[in-house]
Formats: sequence, structure tokens, C-alpha cells
Amino acid sequence: MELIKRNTDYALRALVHMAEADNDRIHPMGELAAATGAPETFLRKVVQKLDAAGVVATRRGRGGGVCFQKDPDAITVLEVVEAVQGPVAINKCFIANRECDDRFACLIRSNLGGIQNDLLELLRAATVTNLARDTRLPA
Amino acid sequence: MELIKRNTDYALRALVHMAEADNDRIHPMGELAAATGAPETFLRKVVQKLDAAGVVATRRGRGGGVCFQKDPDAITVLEVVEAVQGPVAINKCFIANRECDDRFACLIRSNLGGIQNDLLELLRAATVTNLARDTRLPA
DNA sequence: TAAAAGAGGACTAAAATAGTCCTATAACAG
DNA sequence: CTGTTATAGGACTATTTTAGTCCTCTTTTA
Repeated sequence: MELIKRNTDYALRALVHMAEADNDRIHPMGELAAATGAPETFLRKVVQKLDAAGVVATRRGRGGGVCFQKDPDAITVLEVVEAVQGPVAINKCFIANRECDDRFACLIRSNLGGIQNDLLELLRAATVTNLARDTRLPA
Repeated sequence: MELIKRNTDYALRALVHMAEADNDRIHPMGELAAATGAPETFLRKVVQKLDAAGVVATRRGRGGGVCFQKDPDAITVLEVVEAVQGPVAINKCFIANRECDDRFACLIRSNLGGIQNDLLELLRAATVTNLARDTRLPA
């Protein structure tokens, strides 16, 4: 099981690519597709979600494309994952704080709830800028 | 996205149910299916994996069923998840330490690697006994 | 006003998840 | 030594999620 699906992976790649550009220029989809290795039509959908979440802004027409709407410093991995994949949970019962319908779901709540919180905290601690910095270092 | 799929959920429920029994008796599949709400034929498969992983032992024939092979104190959530669902990873590139084929996968490695480790650590910290204890407490 | 670019919806393909079913094998009671 | 109760295990099916495509529409600007 992977926490990060392909769409989020593409999103992170695209954001890191953008963060690595010296200036905060606008990046056409075609460029992002080439840089990330994602099919352009698919990446479009991913970027639309980042747009909806206020992470990036897009412009149509000639000279259009994608640029940051938030400072890459302030964009967390959790934010990207949630924007692109939807909510992250340790178990179904945690999504949107849905009420549990039996005691077993609540067993999950009581103890695994801590794990859930810690996991989200981990994902909140990493930002696009972190990732971009690391990428520039030698392997 | 849920970290814990239905099969693991059933496994945890069954193990907690077993841990709650006063004696370490043998539990027939039918009993476990009733206690967990899982379809018996499906639960069978799940338990087989727990057996293969050395978490429980099973006996066939009259009076047969399932019992702990390891102390429930020593059975971690990570162990159960891995036994039933397979490896847990933050991204594909982490499964079985597979080599990355491009720098983006390695971007994921360098920074998200820490998250991966922390996540596994979280799952290692919770045991079946923990879950069973919590379940007995009032909501 | 035509070319370049993203928006958005409907659609399809592939893979993972969740289960079912059927036959075989083991253990034990009588 | 055989019938009954129980798990083993493989093949199969259904459902859902993930991944991707395609086509038409709108926006932008040279």
C-alpha cells in the first residue's frame, strides 16, 4: 500500500520543478508534463485540483500556464495530498470524523487515533521547498 | 485514502476479540466471523496470512480454530498490516527498497524517507494488547 | 480573428480490493 | 474405520479505485 498515489506524486514533482525555477515564472502544462513524466491530459486534472485548493493559480490563453499561488515554503505535503487524493486516514472511520457504527470502529478510534494525528503531523512538517532543496543535493 | 484496508481491519478486530477472552482458548472461525462482522470465507484468508506470519496458529478438525502464536503484547499493528496487506510505503519507490529510476523518485527518497521511517515507527508502537485495553474503556 | 493555452465533462482501461465457491485435507468422536 | 466438524488452498467473480483518454468549450493575446 502506498500513501502517495501517482496523481500526488506528479503534483509533487511539478511543484518541485516549479520551485526550482529561479524566477516565479508561469509554467505551461506541456513543460510540466515533460518535467514530471506525466501524461499531459492527466497532469491537467491534477493541476486543476491544486488550483481549486489555492496551491497554484492557472491562466488560460496564449502565454498561459501555472504559477504558485502560495509560497512553496508554506505548501505542505499534507496539503498537496489532500488536495489531489482527498482525505488521508488510518482507517475509514477517521475520514471526515464520520461516526463509528460499532465498538470495533471505536477501538480503532481510541488507540489508532493517536497514530492518525501523528501521521498527519508528519505530512504537515514537510514542504515543497524542503523537497526542492533535497533534490538539489547530491544523492 | 485509508492506510488500513478491510482485511487488516478484520484481522485487528479478530485479534482484539481473541485478546479479550480470559483464557487463551482456541477460537473457531465461525466465532471470529460473528465477532468481527466479516464474511467467514473472507476472514479465513485473512487468518491464513496471520498464520503464515506466525501471529496466530490454526488447528483443523473437530475442536479446531485459531489461537495466538505470539503474545498479543508483542503483536504490533505494523506486523498485522504487513502480514495481511503487504508492505506499507509512503510511495512506490520505498517498497522493498526498490531502486529509483529517476531523480524525482530520489527526491521522494531523500525527504519523504524520514516520514516513511516515522510512520513505520508509529505502527510498530501500537500492539494488539493496547487496542484491546482501549476497547474496554468507556467511550 | 486565428492560434495557443487551460477548463471541464464523459468516457475507458487497468489494477487493487473484497469477496465467493469448490474440492481437499486434517482431527477427532463414536 | 467412518462420518462429522473444522481449516487449507486455489480458482473464480464482482466491485471499487486509480489512471488515463478524448472531445468540446472558453479564455487570452498576438
